[in-house]
Amino acid sequence: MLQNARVLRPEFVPQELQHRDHEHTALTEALNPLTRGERADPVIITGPTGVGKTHLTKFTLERLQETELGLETALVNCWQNYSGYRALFRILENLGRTLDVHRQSTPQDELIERLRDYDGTCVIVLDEVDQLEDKGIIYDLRRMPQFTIVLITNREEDLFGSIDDRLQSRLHGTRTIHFEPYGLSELTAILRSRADAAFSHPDPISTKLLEEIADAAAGDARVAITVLREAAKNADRAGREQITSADIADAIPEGRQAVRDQNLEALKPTQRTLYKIIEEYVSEHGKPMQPSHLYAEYEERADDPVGNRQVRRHLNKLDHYELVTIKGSSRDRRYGLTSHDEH
DNA sequence: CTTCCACAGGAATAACAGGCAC
DNA sequence: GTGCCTGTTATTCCTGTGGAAG
Repeated sequence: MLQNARVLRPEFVPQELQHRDHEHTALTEALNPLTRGERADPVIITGPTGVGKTHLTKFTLERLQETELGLETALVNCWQNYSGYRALFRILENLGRTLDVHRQSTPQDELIERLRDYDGTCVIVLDEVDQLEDKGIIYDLRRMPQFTIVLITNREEDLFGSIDDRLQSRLHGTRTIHFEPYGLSELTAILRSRADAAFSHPDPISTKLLEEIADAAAGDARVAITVLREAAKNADRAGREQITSADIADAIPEGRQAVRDQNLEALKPTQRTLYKIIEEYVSEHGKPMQPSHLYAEYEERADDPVGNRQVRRHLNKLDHYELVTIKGSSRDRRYGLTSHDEH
């Protein structure tokens, strides 16, 4: 049944982006000075997960590069590259200006120097920029005229809440492009075209069933496509040529889980252990966890446990990733799970 | 009200890993 | 190889906070 499974994978970027014409136009317009060889003002892109922020940015830049031959781009995911150093390193890597060899032993200042010496024209995209620890590098990049900056974040407050005033004033008044979640019919249409590309004929899924998926995904295309993929696998395993409503019902939790697992993959072992402990505790007791219990449980489970100061640092990190919630500032501290609203 | 103490998080510092020069 | 950079992770020591018990 699956003829082209590639198009259902999360990293797949379709040739045409649907239902984002307005945003595409806005971004293209904002970047328009580049077609005159000038640097464009920074752009901030906001909106919840799975609404096509990253895809649209990639797509728009690729189109732009078709006409602007000298234009280079560097897209950095700050989730994976959260230190200023790593982000800068990735940018240089994208530009092919990687230090003579791979990695380290070069101070951050020198990475900045190398970027300053760069003499082309480049659009730097900082994806998930709220995860970037050292926001100061945005300021440094902003001062280099070769670079046009695009910042992608879920909520603008998350970004402005953690940057200092001089950067804030530098970014103030920049254009913001906001993405709304997909509507039911939009998401259904997206699923339709992905399904058409992915499956062999005869078509194994009706549009009505796609609508069920779209409804369950609540505007998040990544969840929707993952659910579709899992449902197809379910049907395939059962040796059927048609996807049924039951396949979809089974695939909804699986799909959500798969999306969440993708996030957990990026965690360090200590962080994953801590997350699992909290997850188990909360699902068993239905209430957030007390620090002493958490520390004790962690020390029991980890084969080489880390000190509790460091545990606290990791917990803050998990909070920053919005996987864990922290309440209370002292003895009232409790660690809970971020509710991924079940809709 | 005061005292206690579990807990947070800042600062300094060390241990480690990779790259580079010798 | 040895030493010397670097960023990163962890430890140690410390002060401050706020709920709870006396």
